[in-house]
Amino acid sequence: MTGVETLFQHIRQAGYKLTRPRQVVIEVLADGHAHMTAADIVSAVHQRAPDVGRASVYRTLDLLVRLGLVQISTLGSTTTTYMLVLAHHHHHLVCTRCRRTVEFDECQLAELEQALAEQFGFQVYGHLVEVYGVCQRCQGASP
Amino acid sequence: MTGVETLFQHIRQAGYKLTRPRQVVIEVLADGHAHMTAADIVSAVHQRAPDVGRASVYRTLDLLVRLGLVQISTLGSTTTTYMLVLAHHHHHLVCTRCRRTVEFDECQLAELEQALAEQFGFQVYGHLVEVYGVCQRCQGASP
DNA sequence: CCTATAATTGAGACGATGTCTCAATTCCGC
DNA sequence: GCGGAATTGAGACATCGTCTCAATTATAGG
Ligand SMILES: [Mn+2]
Ligand SMILES: [Mn+2]
Ligand SMILES: [Zn+2]
Ligand SMILES: [Zn+2]
Repeated sequence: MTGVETLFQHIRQAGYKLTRPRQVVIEVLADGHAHMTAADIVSAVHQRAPDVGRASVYRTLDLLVRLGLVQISTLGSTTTTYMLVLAHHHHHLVCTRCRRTVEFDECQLAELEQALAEQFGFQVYGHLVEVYGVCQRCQGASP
Repeated sequence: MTGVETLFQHIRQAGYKLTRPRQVVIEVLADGHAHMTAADIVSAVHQRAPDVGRASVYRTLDLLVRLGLVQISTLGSTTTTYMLVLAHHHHHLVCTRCRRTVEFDECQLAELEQALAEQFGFQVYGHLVEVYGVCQRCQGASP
């Protein structure tokens, strides 16, 4: 029912153990808001399971990214945030001045994904789109 | 002639001094390969101008990003790399297993940019597209 | 259910990366 | 050239992510 179970299955089917740290990280990602930093995730994990080590959170995030279940997004800055791929699919318009972001749903990349998959023999399972610019409020202000 | 001069002009027109560190960072970005990490850039800068401080390189990169002249790209991992926006425009197909990447030129985001600019009042000047999957070589191997 | 075993973990040292402070310097308009 | 605000370099500092290794745990097979 909850997508969390689906993720658990992915982990096992890929041949990895479904350990407590992995479960908790996935639950945190599913319950929490999108765009959590690693530190956010570590502290949320720590609330549910104080015994889970910091390193395991990082290891789990790496694993989830390699399995294509989690995506990294920077929103134009150097701060990396994590988001479940199965979450509501959307993209971002980012102001590089003030970091304000706008979400939008338009997405015509399905055909592109298909074409790339065929052309390069990849099994494609996701993509990231970020559009950069200066928001209205920042256009007047000194740069 | 070289796009470097154009960037110098942008800096000044935005009201910033065209200092030695800023010049060298821009030159390094223009001459070097794409996808340089901050460390790459620092060391390249240091070869041309050993007197330029590390902090100034970071400060300049931040400035260039805020001005929309440089883009950050992570290629699906947590390592941030920098690339000039005016460089050859292209996107990436990334294998999240082995990090191998394929570049491609297809890009139909012009209309989207236009629509977003109108809808949200942004002045849009660039975008990032990354497609994720598993490359042919990694599809057989254990996950 | 129990056991064997390989995978995984937690702790914290470590390394890498990025930020901050502040006196000294530099660019640039005048 | 001069003045003065913007910028810099140095390195201490903070943050962030990785590594090592003995101890633990999930899972397959009996
Ligand atoms: Mn979002
Ligand atoms: Mn490239
Ligand atoms: Zn803004
Ligand atoms: Zn691969």
